[in-house]
Amino acid sequence: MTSPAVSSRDLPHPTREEIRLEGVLHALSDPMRMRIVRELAAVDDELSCSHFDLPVTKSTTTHHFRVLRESGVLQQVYRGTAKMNGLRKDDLDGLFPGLLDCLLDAADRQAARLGSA
Amino acid sequence: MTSPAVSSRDLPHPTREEIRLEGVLHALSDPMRMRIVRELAAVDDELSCSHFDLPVTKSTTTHHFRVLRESGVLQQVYRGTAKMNGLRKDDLDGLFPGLLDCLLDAADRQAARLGSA
DNA sequence: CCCGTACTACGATGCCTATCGTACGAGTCG
DNA sequence: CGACTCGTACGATAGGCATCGTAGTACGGG
Repeated sequence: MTSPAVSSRDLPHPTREEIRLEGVLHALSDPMRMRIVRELAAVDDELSCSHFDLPVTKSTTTHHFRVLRESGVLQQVYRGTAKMNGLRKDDLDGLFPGLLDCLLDAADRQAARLGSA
Repeated sequence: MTSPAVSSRDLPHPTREEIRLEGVLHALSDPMRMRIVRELAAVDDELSCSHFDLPVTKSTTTHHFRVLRESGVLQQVYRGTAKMNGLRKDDLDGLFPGLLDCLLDAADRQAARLGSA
């Protein structure tokens, strides 16, 4: 009933040094993935994949989460049957100070500008 | 002998309102295009396409400049036979304050980190 | 032990794109 | 005009990628 243990299923992550700016930008240049990242930043906590209600199939969702993990934007860990996702804020801030906040602010502004329909 | 006149050949640009964050991020997620933008930011002036010595053919160079223009990152204008390129810093800053500087800083840091070979 | 839930793996598909080569248009200079 | 430079247009090619569907694996609960 308490938090399920972390499973041993391995999920390859890039080390901080392996994270590349172009990879991060490419990952965030997809609206679906930016949406995931914004939601994670908003709650400032880990969220399971199934928490997100995206207008695509689960296959596609899995794909997007993998791109985010492999680019170094997210960390993922299995906890029971759920796969929890967290922003790698410390690593990104360490490599590119201020960039993540700047990108999130830019996304917020665009959402406010366009979403006021 | 003075600066040649601006030609009438038209080059379609997005208006400021049409610029999309995902388009900008996609444009800058290509190392060749990021390199162009960094060089333009460094000199803080317009540069002709031929000024850049990129390790690709002229066809490909044209393609990259078009992507940058159509995403709203660059403004381009013909002056004589040369096509001059300038960063749309005001428009980008207006839409996404601080983002451009943040991205350039991130690119500088990565270049310093990786290029110290 | 069986079932349901959560997520994955794999293959297919159609589109996008980075790259090239060649042929062409626009402009400048002699 | 003629030659040269700068950049474009177009077609081809190869690889990437967002999406889907189906079948399958891992885990937890009854």
